[in-house]
Amino acid sequence: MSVDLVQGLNDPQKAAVERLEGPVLILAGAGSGKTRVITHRIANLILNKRTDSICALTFTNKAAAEMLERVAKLVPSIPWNVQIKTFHSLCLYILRRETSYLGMPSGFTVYDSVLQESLIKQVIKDLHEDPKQYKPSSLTGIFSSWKDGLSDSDSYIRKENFSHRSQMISNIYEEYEKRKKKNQALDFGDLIQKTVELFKENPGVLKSYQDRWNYIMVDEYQDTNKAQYTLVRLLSGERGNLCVVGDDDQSIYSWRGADISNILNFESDFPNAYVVKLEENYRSTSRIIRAASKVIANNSGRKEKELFTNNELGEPISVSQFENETEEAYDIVKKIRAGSSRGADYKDFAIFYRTNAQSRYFEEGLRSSGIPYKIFGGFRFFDRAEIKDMIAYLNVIANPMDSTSLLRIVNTPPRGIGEASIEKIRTFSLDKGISFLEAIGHPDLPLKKASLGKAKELYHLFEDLIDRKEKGELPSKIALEIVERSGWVDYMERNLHDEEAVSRVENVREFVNSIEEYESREDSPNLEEYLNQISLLTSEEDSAQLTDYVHLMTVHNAKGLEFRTVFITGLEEGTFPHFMSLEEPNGQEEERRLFYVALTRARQKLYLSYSRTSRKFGKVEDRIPSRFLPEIPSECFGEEGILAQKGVRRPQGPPVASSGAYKIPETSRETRESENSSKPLGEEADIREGDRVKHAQFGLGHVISIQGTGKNRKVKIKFGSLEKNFFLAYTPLEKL
DNA sequence: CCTTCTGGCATTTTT
DNA sequence: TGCCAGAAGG
Repeated sequence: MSVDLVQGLNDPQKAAVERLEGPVLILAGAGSGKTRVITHRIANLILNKRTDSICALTFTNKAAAEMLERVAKLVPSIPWNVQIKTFHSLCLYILRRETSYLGMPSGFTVYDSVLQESLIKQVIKDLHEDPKQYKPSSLTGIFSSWKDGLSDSDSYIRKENFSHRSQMISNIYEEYEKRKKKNQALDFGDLIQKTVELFKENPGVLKSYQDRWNYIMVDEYQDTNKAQYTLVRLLSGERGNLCVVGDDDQSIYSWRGADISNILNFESDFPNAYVVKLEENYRSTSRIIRAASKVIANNSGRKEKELFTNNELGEPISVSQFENETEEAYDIVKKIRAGSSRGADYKDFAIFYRTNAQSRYFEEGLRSSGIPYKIFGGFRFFDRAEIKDMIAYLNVIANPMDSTSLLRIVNTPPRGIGEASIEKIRTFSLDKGISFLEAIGHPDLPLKKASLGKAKELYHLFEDLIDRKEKGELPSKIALEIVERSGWVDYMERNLHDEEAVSRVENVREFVNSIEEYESREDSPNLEEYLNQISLLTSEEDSAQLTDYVHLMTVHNAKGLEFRTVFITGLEEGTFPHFMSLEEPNGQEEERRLFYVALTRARQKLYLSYSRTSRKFGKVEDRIPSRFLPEIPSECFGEEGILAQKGVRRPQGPPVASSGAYKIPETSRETRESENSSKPLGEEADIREGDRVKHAQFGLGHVISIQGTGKNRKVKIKFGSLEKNFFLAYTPLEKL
């Protein structure tokens, strides 16, 4: 055993890195050096076991990329057969090689949720069902959950007692599957499910993959669903060299089919499993670790373990109550500004919230103070409509049977094939049993002259592009051809001659660049391969890490990350824990795990906050503090925190407003006082353009202009994107 | 084909 | 309240 690989590791970490044979369960607490252990273990297999028979599976491209990068630093070179992939990309890789089983060419298309939904929408229409009763968006969810759970629609009907509705949902499912197959497409759920099916039905094929990868590793095992679990079991087979890494306390995706019992039952699944617990945290102060440990201890049915750290005690955790979200945001902005003036980088700060809708307040606060920020998990490059359009064009060229993609762009940009014509073409293609593309080229297509001509024109465009592709023209050339000949640029320039159009054109150019980049990095670039790659690559690789931004994200998005200073906001009953989660069977425990994840992201300083009231669907509602707050032991808080802690003791009690029983922590008292003390500045006030002011309702803003004299003297103030006029004589304002 | 209006809806979202 | 999809109207 080379000394290098275990140097600097603690005992359990070493044990995990050195135990190479048989089933291994690594219970890796938050911040316990999990990635380090996985990568060193892989390196150990390569260098000392001298094997390249390794397959490591992750959930995200980001995790896979990071793992690959870190293994690459430990070994001279990564052998070809060592695969570090996401579940989906592994399955895609396998299915592309097993086309005879699938009954599809290897160039099949992978449908993202948008195309999936579009196809479901068509099916509902064609079955003459009401899309309001059967919402395509919820059906995509149902269908995915069937696939994730490896259950077919039959068992669903049985479970639902053959109600008319479930019968119909099942019909829609059958038809969806049929059409998808005709389109030569698979959805995300299929990738895993079909691979499992392939393995189950073809022992010989399974054996070949088992022999190819003798050592299987799985990251974030607590997030595996039934399909993934089955896949992993099949792959590891009799050999049983399966090493799974995870933390049951960080299982926060049950609503996406993740089954926490996969990790809880590992030892009974594999009676000879070797279990390692990584309990030493290297990330956070001991106050933070104590808080997190105490909170999570309230969950039942956990794997027994307790996080500890040798780090210093650290600063007290701060808890603050505010009147509303705007105040909460304002206070956070104030703290970030103070931190920044003491030399902290903006990227050291992260603001977490439970739901996306909450981000608004923090955005506004940060924007009005000119603090750079970035929202993570929002829109991604490949989600943009214009990019999806381009991909749809390419999908059709790579796979002419893909009618769903063609449908998306048949009139994008508008080319005179209106809704009525589209319906005619669709019906025609269904009747004749041909693809949408064949239909628009068909001599008998029943369309009016004008639209018929347009349809033919489009058909010839595709004919030509498919021909070019077959002659081996580079994907980027084909993409450029689409941009020029589809009339897309003309359309952009003609219609939206504003910055919106400019940015769209830029995005498309960027897209073409990304294809060229792909071409320069591959030996034999081809369109199908490129499309397959991007079909699974949705997350924006965070080049932003290097940039100095305050990070805004949901707690779900925060998993796996760490920040020096973390703000956990909106800690109110109904928001965190979220009321909808509490209706789920083990909802409260999952929300608690989510809170645990949030707590353990912080390295040095943790700010917890909640509001006395909050706005929900436009109405202001009284709120009570989260039930999770009193679960944090009081010694984790400083002076102010202990006050808050007292106040928070009885979370099930009446709302703060009516009882008055809760003491208000120091910070928020300040805020309230300053708010109460803001009086009208008066008509003679010394105020001028550019001054920063604060308004009780609208928060921070700056003066854009001043008009009038005497009692009519008015100021125009800009709060974020909002502009308001106020009479100086009457409006309470505070000059900052 | 584009704009405007209306009603329903409103966690979390690794691929 | 604020967004989005689908309908209606120009």
